[in-house]
Order: sequence, then structure tokens, then C-alpha cells
Amino acid sequence: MTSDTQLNKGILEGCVLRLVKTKYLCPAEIVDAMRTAGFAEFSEGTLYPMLLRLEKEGCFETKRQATRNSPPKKFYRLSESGRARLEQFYRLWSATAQNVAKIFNDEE
Amino acid sequence: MTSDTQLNKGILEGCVLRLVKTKYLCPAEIVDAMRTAGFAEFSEGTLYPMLLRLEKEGCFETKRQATRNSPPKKFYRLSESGRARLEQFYRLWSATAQNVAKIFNDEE
DNA sequence: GTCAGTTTATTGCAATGCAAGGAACTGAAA
DNA sequence: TTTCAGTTCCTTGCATTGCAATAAACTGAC
Repeated sequence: MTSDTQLNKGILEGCVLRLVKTKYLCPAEIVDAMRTAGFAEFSEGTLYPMLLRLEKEGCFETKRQATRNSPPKKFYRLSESGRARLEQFYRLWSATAQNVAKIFNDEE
Repeated sequence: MTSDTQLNKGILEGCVLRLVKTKYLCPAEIVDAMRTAGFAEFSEGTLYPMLLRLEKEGCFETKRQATRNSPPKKFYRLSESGRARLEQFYRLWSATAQNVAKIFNDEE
């Protein structure tokens, strides 16, 4: 495990929550969006356990959709409880980013 | 463990490295500075293991100073190798912060 | 029915925050 | 000298999450 991974803890989850805030996305679309945003290494090995965890906690509404040539895809969108969690994350993220800025922008 | 804790992973370490970039600080001073910056819950239970870890990896120059009424204090300042680690953290932090901004500032 | 391709799911490990508790050092009091 | 209180330093153990690796399940085509 690289030390890069540690910094991601909590952040990736917050971003995924944000991505499905208003529209249903399937895992492949989430991975795409994360990579496009700059999380180039974001993988399904990270996403699936995360989705399962969050779903167990009631953060999603899900639906399945048939496809050609593969098992039906599962789509995720934020539930009410997920929305609360997203807001909590963003508050914490904003505060943390400000704290870091304070420390790094200090003179000397 | 609260979920808050996860977001801190890696970030606290980067901040501590920054604090001792140019001057020797003892643990109590580091805790003070972290709390002042907004990490209100930052504790010695977090700091000491971190200092030991980073010292083992050669990130610090240290010195001891006698005190009244207590064991000698230990002071920490960044070494060359610590400086490299600090820079690596900050690059990663900046990139990550930008990625998060991309995801959260997207329309809709 | 078997096979290849795609999607979903599971298992296990590594790293770090942090609580809890303990050890060590000092000066003063007894 | 011994004990005590105060302060500082250190250690142990657990919880959480990212992520690699692997397996399972579903589908259409041959």
C-alpha cells in the first residue's frame, strides 16, 4: 500500500456520494467520472466494497437494468440518509481544507 | 472511531511535517499549533506514534533540552529526507483538493 | 451446453488515527 | 532516603478504509 492511499481515506467516499447525488449511475460510470476528475488510479476494487458498505447503511436507492451481453447493471442514487452523509462529509472536508491552508500558508 | 478520523489519514502527518519545517518544536508545541489551526481534537495519542514512525524513517533531526520539574523535552525539526516527504505530501494534497473541487463544483 | 465477455461481489492485507494506559524523569516534602 | 506529585515521553491494540486479487453470476453466440 502506498502512502498515497492514506490520504484518500474518506475523500473517495465523499466524492462518490457527490457523484450520485442527483442521478442514477452504475459502477462503471462512477469509475469513469472519478478518473476524469483526476483520481486516475480509482478502481473497481475500491468502489464495490464501498458501494456495498454504503448501501448497507442506507445511503442509496438502487435499481437494476437489463443489458445486452452481461448481467443486469445496478444503478445507484443518493437516498435521504445518503444526502445527510454527503453534507456531513462536505462540511468536514471544507473545514479540514481550511485548517491545512492555515498551516501551509503561514509565513516562514 | 468516528468516521471523521478517516478523513484525517495522511493529512495530519503532512501538517505536522510542515510545522517543524524550519524550527525545532516539542510535542506540546506541535499539539498546540495543530489545535490552533483548527484540528481541535488533535491529541498526543496521535502525535507520539506519528513522531516515532517518522523519526524511524529519518524525517527529523532531534535534540533534547533539560527542563525544570520534568524529564527533558525532545525537539523535532525536519531533516532533508523529511523535507522531501513534506513536498511529496503537498503535491498530492494539492492535486487531491483540486480533484474534489472538480467533482463538487460541477453543475447540477 | 459450453464458452467468452462483462458485470457484480468477496476476501484479506496494509496503513494510520487515536484511545488507554504505562514508564521515566524531576524537584519538593516528609 | 523515600515518597509523592507533576510533567513528559512512550507503547499496545483496535477500528476503518483503500485496494489488489480472485471468484461468482449473468448473458448471448456459437
